[in-house]
Amino acid sequence: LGFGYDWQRELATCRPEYYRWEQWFFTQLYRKGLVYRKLSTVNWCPHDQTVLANEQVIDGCCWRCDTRVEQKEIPQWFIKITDYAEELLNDLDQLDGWPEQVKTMQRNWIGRSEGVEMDFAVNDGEALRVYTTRPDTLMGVSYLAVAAAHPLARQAANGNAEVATFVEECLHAKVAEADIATMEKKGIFTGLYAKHPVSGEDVPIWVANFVLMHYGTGAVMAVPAHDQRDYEFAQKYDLPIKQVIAPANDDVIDIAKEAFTSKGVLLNSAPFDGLSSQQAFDAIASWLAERGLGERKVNYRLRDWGVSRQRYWGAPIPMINLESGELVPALENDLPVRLPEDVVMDGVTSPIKADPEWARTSFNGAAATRETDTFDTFMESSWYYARYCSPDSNNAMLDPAKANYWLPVDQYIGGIEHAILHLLYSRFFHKLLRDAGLVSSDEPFKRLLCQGMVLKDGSKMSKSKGNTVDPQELIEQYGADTVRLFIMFAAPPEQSLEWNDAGVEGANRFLKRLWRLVSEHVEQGPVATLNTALLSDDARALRRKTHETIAKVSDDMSRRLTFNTAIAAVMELCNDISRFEIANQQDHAVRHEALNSAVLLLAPMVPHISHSLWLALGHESAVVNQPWPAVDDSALVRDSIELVVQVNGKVRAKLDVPASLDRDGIEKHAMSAPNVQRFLEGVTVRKVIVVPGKLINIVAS
RNA sequence: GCCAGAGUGGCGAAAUGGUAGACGCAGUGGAUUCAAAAUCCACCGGUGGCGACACCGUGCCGGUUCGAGUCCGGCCUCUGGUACCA
Repeated sequence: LGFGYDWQRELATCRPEYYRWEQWFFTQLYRKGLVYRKLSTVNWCPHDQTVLANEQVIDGCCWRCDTRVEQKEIPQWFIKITDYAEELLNDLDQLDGWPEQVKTMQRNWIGRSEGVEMDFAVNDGEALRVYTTRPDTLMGVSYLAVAAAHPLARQAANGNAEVATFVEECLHAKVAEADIATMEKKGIFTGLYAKHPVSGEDVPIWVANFVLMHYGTGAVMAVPAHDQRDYEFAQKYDLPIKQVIAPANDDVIDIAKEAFTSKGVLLNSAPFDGLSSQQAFDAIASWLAERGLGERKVNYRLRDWGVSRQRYWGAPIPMINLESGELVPALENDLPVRLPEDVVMDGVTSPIKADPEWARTSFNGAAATRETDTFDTFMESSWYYARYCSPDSNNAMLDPAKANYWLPVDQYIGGIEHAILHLLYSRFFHKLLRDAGLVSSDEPFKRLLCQGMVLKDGSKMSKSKGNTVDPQELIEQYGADTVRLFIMFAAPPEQSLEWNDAGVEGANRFLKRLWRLVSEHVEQGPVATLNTALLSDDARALRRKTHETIAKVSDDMSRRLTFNTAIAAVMELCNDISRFEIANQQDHAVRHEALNSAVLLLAPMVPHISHSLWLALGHESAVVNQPWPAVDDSALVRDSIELVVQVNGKVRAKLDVPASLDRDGIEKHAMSAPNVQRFLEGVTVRKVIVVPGKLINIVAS
């Protein structure tokens, strides 16, 4: 296809020379306190005795053996991305070259919220801490709900078989967010009560399957009157619904029908009655803080990055278990911890887990075992762009001088499916690299283009689906330039595209036509010097088209990145060139300029044919070394324009008028057109809108 | 469910609040040719009309505006993401 890669910078993230630095960096993060281990839930196939990815769970069953998938808690490694949540959120504002939609998705994913954390005293004097973004609704609490994994739920399960069954059921619910969000909302009363911090009333404590242990404190206060989910739960289990917020305006609401979730004015909330939601937020937060019962809290939806995978294909996590039970990072001279390649695959269990010999090692002379989990492959894709700057560096992860010479990346291109995970992990990793002194920038990618996906038979074209198309056949049949032109002409890059080679003939036809135009032109001999004072009207029109095309293509290629419209513009120019008749030397010179421009503008898209045509047009040096063509503003001037005349917004005439015509002249001209007069008969003109150089709209009734 | 997009001729698409369908594919008619390929010319959203032209038309319903494919509100459908596909 004629791509120009610098193969000297080639790297593969599966090679030890690459992943050793990732392992090294992980040990540095561990020493900085940015890495920790905790229990976390995975999908578990009891038949295959293996962990499954979310994608490998089909309708709740193992994709391999169709066994019902269970959930299992295992210890896993995490990196504290939440320590960087605020910065990851704020720095989005400096990414001017990123699509707004991607920044919005990242903001929502990080999910910063301001609220209050507060304690409800439980019977035995302990405190149950909840997080809420609506402390103004505190007096409307009718129950508390805790996650199944919450200590209080486990405590309640101890003495109550029914609760125990429910908790057990919840702990074995699916792990994917889409499943959790769509499942039936269920709960059970624990038999425990908490004391309302203001009223002192007893509030029942429930276990609910929709409360997430990893968000906030794993416990929420439920206010059915002002939260739709709490409302539905309360109706289902016949819990009280107490209105404490009224609309601030005259809106009439009906709490018997649905929750009122907007902010408003407090009622039934002594001593806070009459305050606005915002005032009540402050007053209640202060009231709780003064009594040591709670405080304001910023919370994030973002969770720490779990990097453990129980798979073979990955970089081994460089941690070591000592016999004492202590976990320590591998020492630098122990790196890389290599993934063995002479292994027997049984297709289910990771060979480094199956072979106890692999894990056996020593630490400071004492016997020890290695971690057999490997890294999430997002780790590798989070910093490869930086490694390109010094791919052969053997004594450091990055050569900071080289890294800072190139970084940040000027233009990053990737599929929209990476809008959140890959792009957020890379941004996070870059900040970690910065804080380790390896790079000096805050962000890895200045400009971002999210290409749409190429679809085949209605679904994403991908290696794993096996529905990819090899362009080689088309290249052999038509040549690389035709294939390049066809692909770029099909749609703008941000749009998804159903692959179909029906239009490839057209791209080939256009290039052949361009070849013919240049050949016929060159056959007519030497070109005179262009003298713009001597041009005919037709020649001036072609010259204007040439420079309009240069302006349009320049903008399309550099700012809009819409290569399809850039190509269409050059096609239009070529259509004009072939219609243009040569009557004299100056016509010939104008056509020469037009063809030169067309070839220069197309060169980035069809480099091979452009190279040949450029030489054929009589130039000494290669087109690849030519500067981009410049617009001659004087060529853009028009003597006359086409004026669109509307009556009440409908086009009634198109008139050729002198470009210099003033507003009065335009109005007169427009009014006098026969078809316009027809529509003005019997009505009065109320208003006339003139868009200079373009359009006039006569408003009449 | 939630977050972010998309929906325009037979098809890929264009229109950066101002002429809806540029450019191309497919198709139809014609020229050229012994014939074909290639090439060139014309037509090519729907309805009515000989025509000039008129009316309708950008997923659906409403709104803002002199003017809406474009902006706003509410829906429908599809796509991506939803933390172990990457």
